[in-house]
Amino acid sequence: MSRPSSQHPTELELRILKILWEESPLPVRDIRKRLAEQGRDIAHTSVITTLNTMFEKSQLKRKKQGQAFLFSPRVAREDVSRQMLGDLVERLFDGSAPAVMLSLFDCSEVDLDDVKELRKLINRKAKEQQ
Amino acid sequence: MSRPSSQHPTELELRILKILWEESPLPVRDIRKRLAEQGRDIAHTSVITTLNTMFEKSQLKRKKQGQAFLFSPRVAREDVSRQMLGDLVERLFDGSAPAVMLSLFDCSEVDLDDVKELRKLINRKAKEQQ
DNA sequence: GACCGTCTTCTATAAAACTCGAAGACATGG
DNA sequence: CCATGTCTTCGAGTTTTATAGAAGACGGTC
Repeated sequence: MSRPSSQHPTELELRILKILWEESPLPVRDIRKRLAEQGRDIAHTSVITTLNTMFEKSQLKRKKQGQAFLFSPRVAREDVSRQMLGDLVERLFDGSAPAVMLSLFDCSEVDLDDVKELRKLINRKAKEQQ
Repeated sequence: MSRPSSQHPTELELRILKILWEESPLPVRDIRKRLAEQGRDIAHTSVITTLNTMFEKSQLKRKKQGQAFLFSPRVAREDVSRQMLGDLVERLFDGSAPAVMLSLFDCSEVDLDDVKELRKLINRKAKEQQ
């Protein structure tokens, strides 16, 4: 047998999705430009190839305008986030939210505003559970 | 250019690491058995091949016992967690801890004990920041 | 009509991840 | 001493991801 295909977007696919979540629809040329601005300067045709596979995977929509295609996301940012995080939480933290939180404090900058915000979110969640 | 190698352990590598984080050192046979119990029933030699590449990547240690090898993790669970979560947070949530928390509530079961625990962690963090 | 720029599709290469069988080493029991 | 079982190393095949050049279509311009 072979390698099982991942259901999550790859690193490059995610970059493209993030670009399109910010603004869409966009033509290939613009997407390429934004990738280049991020330091990912690849050939025009490489971008097309990737966009087409993403289209085939139903991650993107496209419509023709003149001779060119315009691309938009077909998947919502929240859905992808939930899925990717959920998978990581399951696979790495065995589903434990507190374990995630601990690691989160450790790996990312959490400033005072963030702490306040987090407390608010937890209190809201606590109320929901009553 | 070609495909860049990923920093993080792959899906299969992570499974193996988790097995060895729970108990190590273990011989190939036992690792294979645990993988099979998880539904990943692959050939003995496939397990060996993977273990060897992990050894070469310095993810694992090994020592010979008789003719067989015994494998142990060389990387700590906390380090891998921090790195993988950190990367996801950066790439998907633009470094925002609250955004992660929101998605976390959405994607994983968070029960009452978890909420209490989370509140405790937040309060501790808040004190640290004073 | 010939030329040029832009867009696509198609084909191809290379590395990583995943998988496994053939073959060889080594011990043990008969 | 040889058969059997267990362990390894080595080579090899497949899929996915990433990358890009060649070739063709199309529209405008001189």
